[in-house]
Amino acid sequence: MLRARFAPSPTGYLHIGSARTFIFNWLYVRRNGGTMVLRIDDTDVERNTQQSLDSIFDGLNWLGLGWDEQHRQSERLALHQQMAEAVFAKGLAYRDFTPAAVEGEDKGHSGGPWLFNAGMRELSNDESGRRAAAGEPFVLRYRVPRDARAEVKFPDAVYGEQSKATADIEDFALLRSNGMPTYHMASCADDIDLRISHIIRGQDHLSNTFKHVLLFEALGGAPPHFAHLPLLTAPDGAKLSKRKHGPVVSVTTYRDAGFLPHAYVNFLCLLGWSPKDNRERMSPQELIGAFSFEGIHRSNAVVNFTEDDPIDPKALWLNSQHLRTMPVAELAPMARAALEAAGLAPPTDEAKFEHTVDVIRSRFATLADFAARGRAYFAGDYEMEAKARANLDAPGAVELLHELGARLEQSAEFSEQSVEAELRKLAAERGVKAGLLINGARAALTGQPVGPGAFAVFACLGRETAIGRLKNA
RNA sequence: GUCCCCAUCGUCUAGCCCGGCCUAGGACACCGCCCUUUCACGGCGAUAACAGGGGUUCGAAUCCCCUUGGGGACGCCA
Repeated sequence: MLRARFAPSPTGYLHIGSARTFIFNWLYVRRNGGTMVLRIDDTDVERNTQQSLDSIFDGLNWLGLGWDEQHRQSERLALHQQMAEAVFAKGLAYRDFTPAAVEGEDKGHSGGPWLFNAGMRELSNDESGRRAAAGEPFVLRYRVPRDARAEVKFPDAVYGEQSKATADIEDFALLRSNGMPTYHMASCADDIDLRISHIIRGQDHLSNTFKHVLLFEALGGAPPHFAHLPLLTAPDGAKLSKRKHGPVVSVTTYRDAGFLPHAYVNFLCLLGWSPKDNRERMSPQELIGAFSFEGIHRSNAVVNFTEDDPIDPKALWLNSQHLRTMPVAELAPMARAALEAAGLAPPTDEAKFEHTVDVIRSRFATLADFAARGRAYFAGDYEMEAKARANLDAPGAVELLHELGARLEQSAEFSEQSVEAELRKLAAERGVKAGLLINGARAALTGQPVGPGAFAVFACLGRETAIGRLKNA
């Protein structure tokens, strides 16, 4: 039974790399028929915040992919402690009574790597027990075998066979001096208990995995399958971090910029993974169909943002591709929500609204564009851009537009075709180019020098509004 | 410092495992042209990369080694 998990810790907003890890887990599970487990890794009570938890759910819900099971580590502490005890009982862990390091102070191992605190590993059972009984605080550490040339190995679905000498693995902590499990302990205990079969996570955990393999074996189980993902980095090459790079790494940045969730998912998938057939715009279904570990890269991928623009240009392009090709019926509700959020009142007539959305979406890149560049289609007030004004200032333009308005008012019909016929007829009569009227009409109707075909604009706005705006030109 | 991982256009990538079809393909961005009532879409085109050095081989982007560069881990954070 395939079971994968996504295990964020609520210490900040959901960041783009975490979102991608979630997506790859989800894709693998959906592709191969398994269970997607969401596990909140909240064993660090000091740093967890409700706000962060909310923002992670916000982000995850916005992606719209869903999951099958949900757990919280803080509700499973007894299990973690019990498993830590089991490791201790087997003699594979020991108590370390060294006081916790003070902030900003190193462990006194300048130069070489820290492996364990001298003396503590060799403490006799008697002394260890006595000091513990006396109430002296200690951290429980895994006793990594120090025998010469022992190796820990595991296969990684992305990076291949991995191995590391135990001599290079430090005695990592299982329980803190306050009795709380560490990440390593809680994570492995839960992976076993929740019967996780595949661990798909960032490459920053690759070297932790050796410790985890040791723990899985100590706990008596075969380790799950591992697949590590290349990291997402900033243009300067450094791992994306909330602290260093700020909100640009939050998925909410993209949501708030008006991205379509599926387009964002699509973009993230293309960072460090490829379907290998040159496809770029892909729906979630297509992604599921194409996903495999073989398509995952081993090198890190740069998210191409700058201080001026937090959005990767390719993400924007992908979003525009989705925006103009997705079914209008799916897009319309999102556009409506975006408009309402901006304080506009889109038409209640769904068919009319969908038609307008369909007409204007081909020039837009994000949902935010509907309320900004599309304002004239949904609001009475809109700005007259300088270049649009120039079109109106063309000799004779305004007078012709007024005349066109008057004629349209007389006409029984009002459609793209009838408006076009009327406009061209007027232009021919007066011996002017139709473009003068066409561009003028667009300017009068939308305040913009650019946009959809002018006749389509007439139809979108409707008879009354369109004629009114011509007369006011 | 120790250990682990990585290395193709500015960015995302195909090709690498199983050497020849690679005068290295696609996409974004940028520039030019076409289409066009505008803009966008679309089409066409231009610029742009195998980190360096050694091997192995008739032949290396592809295999091996070294160097360099980058990243990650080394916490009573996750």
